[in-house]
Amino acid sequence: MREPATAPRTTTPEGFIADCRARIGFDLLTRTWTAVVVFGLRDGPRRPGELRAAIGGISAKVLNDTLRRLEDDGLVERHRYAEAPPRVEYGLTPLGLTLLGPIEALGAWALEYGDAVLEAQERAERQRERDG
Amino acid sequence: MREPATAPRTTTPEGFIADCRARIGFDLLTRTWTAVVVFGLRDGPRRPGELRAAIGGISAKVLNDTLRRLEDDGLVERHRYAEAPPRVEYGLTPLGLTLLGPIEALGAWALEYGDAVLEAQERAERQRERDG
DNA sequence: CAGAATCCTTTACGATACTG
DNA sequence: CAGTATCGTAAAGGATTCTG
Repeated sequence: MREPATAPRTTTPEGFIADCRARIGFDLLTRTWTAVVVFGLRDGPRRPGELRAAIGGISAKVLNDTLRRLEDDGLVERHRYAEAPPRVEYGLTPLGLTLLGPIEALGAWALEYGDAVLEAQERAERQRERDG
Repeated sequence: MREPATAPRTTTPEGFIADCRARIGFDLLTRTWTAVVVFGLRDGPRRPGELRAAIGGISAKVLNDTLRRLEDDGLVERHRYAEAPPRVEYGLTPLGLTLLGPIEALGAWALEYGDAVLEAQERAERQRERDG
C-alpha cells in the first residue's frame, strides 16, 4: 500500500475490489488521524495548536506528520503569514473539501450504529474470557 | 485505539472530534482490509477462497484475521454447512449491511477524485527529489 | 508556538509451514 | 480448502528533546 510506483489499475468488472481506484480512498482513511484532521478543518483554516486542542489525544509530532502527508495528498494546504510573531494555518484545499462528504457519512453512521459495534466487541471479549 | 475498556465519550459540542462516537467508524476503517472485505461481501455470503480471489493481493492468513475481527465487531457472521465436504461461508450481518453505504460513498469519491490524489502525491514526490 | 530530529514500542501485514 | 501457529519486517503512533 502507498507506493505511487504501483499505481492502481483500472476498475474491475466486479466493482471496487482488488487494485481498483476506489482503494485510493480506502487507503487514505487507513491512516488513523486522516479523517479526524480533515474533519477538524471543516469550518476553515486553523492553527496547529488550536487544531490539536480541538482533536485531543494526538501528539504534536503525529499531528505534524499527518498534516504533511495530507499536504502531499493534496487535501490540505499550509498558509504562512509573515506577521510578528509569524502565524501558520492549515486549511482544506478544494479537493480536501470534497472528502468531507464521505467522512461525514461515516461519522453519521457511527453515531447511529457505533453502540452496536461496541456491544458486539464487548460480547466477543466476554466470550473469549469464558473460553480462556 | 481499540481498547473496549476506554469506551468513547459522548459527542463533543464541536462535532465529531476528540473521543466522540464518530471515531468508532473511523477506527473500523483504519484497518487496511475492512472496507475491501465488507464491500466484497455486498452481494451475499461467500466462501473464503472465493472472496480471497475476488479481492486479490491479500494472504489467506490476513483475510482470516480480518474476517474474525469483523465477526467480533458484529459486521460479519460465519455460516458452517455440515455437508460433505463441509462448506464455510461468510456474510454480512444486518449491521454490516448498514456500513455498505458509507463505504460506497468513499469508493465513489475515490473514483471521482482518486486521480487528483495520485497526481498530488507524484507532485510531492518529484518535489522531494528536487530538494534532495 | 511551529516543527525537526531521535528513539522506542506496538502491531498490522505478510510469508511459510503444518493440522483437519 | 479452512484454519492455526510461528516468525519476521516495516511502518505508524507516541514520548522527548532541541531549535527558530
